[in-house]
Amino acid sequence: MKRKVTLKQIAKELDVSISTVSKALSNSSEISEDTTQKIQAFAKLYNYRPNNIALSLKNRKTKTIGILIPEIVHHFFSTVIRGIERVANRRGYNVIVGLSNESFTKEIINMELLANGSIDGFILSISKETLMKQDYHHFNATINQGIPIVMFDRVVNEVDCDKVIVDDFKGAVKAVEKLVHKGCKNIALITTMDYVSVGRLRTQGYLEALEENKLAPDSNLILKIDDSLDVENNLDLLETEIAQFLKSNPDIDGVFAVNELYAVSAMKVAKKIGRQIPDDIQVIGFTDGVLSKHASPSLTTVSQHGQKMGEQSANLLIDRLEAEDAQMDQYLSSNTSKSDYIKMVIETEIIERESTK
Amino acid sequence: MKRKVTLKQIAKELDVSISTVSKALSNSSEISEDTTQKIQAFAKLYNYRPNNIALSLKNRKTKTIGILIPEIVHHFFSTVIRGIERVANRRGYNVIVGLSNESFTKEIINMELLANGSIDGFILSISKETLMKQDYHHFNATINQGIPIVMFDRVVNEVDCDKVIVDDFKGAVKAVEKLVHKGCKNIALITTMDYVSVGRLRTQGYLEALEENKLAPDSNLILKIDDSLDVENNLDLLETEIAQFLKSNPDIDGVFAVNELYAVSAMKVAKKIGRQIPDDIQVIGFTDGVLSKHASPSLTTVSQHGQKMGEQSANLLIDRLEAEDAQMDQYLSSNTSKSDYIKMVIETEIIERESTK
DNA sequence: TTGTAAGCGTTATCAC
DNA sequence: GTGATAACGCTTACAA
Repeated sequence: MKRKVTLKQIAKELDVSISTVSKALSNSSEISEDTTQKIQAFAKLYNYRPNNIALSLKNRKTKTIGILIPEIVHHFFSTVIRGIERVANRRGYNVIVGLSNESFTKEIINMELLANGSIDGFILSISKETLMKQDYHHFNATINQGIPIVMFDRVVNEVDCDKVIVDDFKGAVKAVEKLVHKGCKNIALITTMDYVSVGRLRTQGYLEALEENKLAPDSNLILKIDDSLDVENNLDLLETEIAQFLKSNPDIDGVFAVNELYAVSAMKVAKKIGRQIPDDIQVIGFTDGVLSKHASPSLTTVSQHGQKMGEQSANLLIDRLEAEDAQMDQYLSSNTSKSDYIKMVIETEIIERESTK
Repeated sequence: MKRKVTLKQIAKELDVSISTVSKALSNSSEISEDTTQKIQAFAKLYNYRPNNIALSLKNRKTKTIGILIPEIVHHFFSTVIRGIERVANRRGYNVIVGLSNESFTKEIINMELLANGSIDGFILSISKETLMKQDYHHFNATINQGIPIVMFDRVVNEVDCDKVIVDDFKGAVKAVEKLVHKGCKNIALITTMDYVSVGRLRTQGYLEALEENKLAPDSNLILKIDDSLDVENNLDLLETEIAQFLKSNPDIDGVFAVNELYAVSAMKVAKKIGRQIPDDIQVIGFTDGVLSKHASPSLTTVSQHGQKMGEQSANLLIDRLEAEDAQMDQYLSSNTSKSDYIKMVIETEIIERESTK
């Protein structure tokens, strides 16, 4: 077992100083052709690679991005990670992943852990519990420490930072309008509780679209799922709720659901109680994941472009990190151009499949 | 913007030495009650947290695990990550994720990058390209550097390390036997090309089960999907292949597929060409993911227990890391008990749903 | 052209 | 009880 070789060892072996080795390896013109060659050959032979940790300590930057998400077993979030990882890698960064598991406490713990030198910046999506508590001090504290944050999807006005979101409102409007144009008269909404901002926005979009099309909103046609009871993992419960909802509203001919699970479940339940899709009921979901593609009938959805969100988030963060560097160099961190944060909106688009006519 | 406070700053502020601060914060009995109190109060006030990077450098261990997987947008892999993250966190470790994207080169690059001090050990699943090339030098090199590896799911005999696998062979046998007992006479297999070990093992299990039940294997009933052409992302292609397969074998009354995508696609295609599930054809898939649960009819599967695999892998790795520490302490790394590597087999189980009678 | 030394933030050893 | 010093691995300004 041969441990990793260090500059020190090379220096000793070749009987030169550590700094000579360091310089030679970075092709410094200070060092003679001869010694440079000798050192580089030796380094290559022993497969020398600088130690990242030492570099991080020295440079006071780690070249790694902390991703903090509520849940990884979720098509949307893993798509985002993939996007982040792609541009991060391309731009010379690594990613370290923390999961909040939708818990406020775990979000904080993870954040503090990573903020203590492990990462240069965060890309995150807020946990449900945090949204419910509306306690965002940890984000602001982190930013105050000089660690930039980019929030995506589940964002919040109370924190001043770059944000990448999908136009939930407009996406919902588009979806409902699509249903209207396809002839639906009684369009139901299946959504989450209001504290999830994306759920709230999509609900608003739904209402807006109804109004614009002169359809009266009917609170009976809105089903709010309380998933604080982990209903997402309890299919029976979810399906029972939806079944009840559909049965007590037999005139529903269109369903807009704020995520694909609700949409797919609605289709399943509808079929079970004898309603044909898309003939009797047309369905559109939000978020384009595996389920939508493979459901039968396959589901028409508002695509959320997770990967794109990830890519944009990463670019935003890295741009900011590297801008900081540049500033440092120029003015020793003079306070030029602070807090002009960017809110980037990713356009949604409707992917038509078999669940609409 | 207040930067993170360091020992040095506290020392200066309180007019004591750095080492006094360090000791006081770790409740050393060397330091007087008084100063300890004063220092701890100050540290708390300024929210002092030791810098992880500095600790890593000093301790020559990072307390982080590198995860290297082929793809993150995959229910199975994200389940594994969740499992790893859970025990890692509980045991005081972080995880850093690298994606090989099924590419040999990216696997190597990622590995070298992380191996240079960023992580204490790896948990990984081999990329398809690597399996095809059968070039495993980078794994062995890493292990030789003293960085332990735990492989899961896609493992290989050529590398000596801890492994966590599912009993693919037995799982497949169970699945096919289930079909036999449910009355199937002509059981088809939809599998991958042979270089993917799990595909190969599941295929062997299929053959074994047929033989044990005195059913003659028929090469016409085996469909090998070549997904090197990214067929997984090209649904049409996949479905066309399966459709052709089912049509030219009208006597098929059972299908065993080595993953859930193939299984769900088979169901979809079967329904399209007018065959009822499970009445005409019964289907069982391998890997229990979202698709299986939400497909209609929902899919009977051989569960792969991704989360459990992740948990076991993490425990195995951390156990080894901490055993190393203990050894170091005792004998300064004497060569006691080398290479007694563990191969842990996770039992599969069949989850019966609607696609079987 | 090469080497010395300081510093990144810690902890541990040893001296006072 | 407190502090100086070295070390982890590296870079870089400054000496030689």
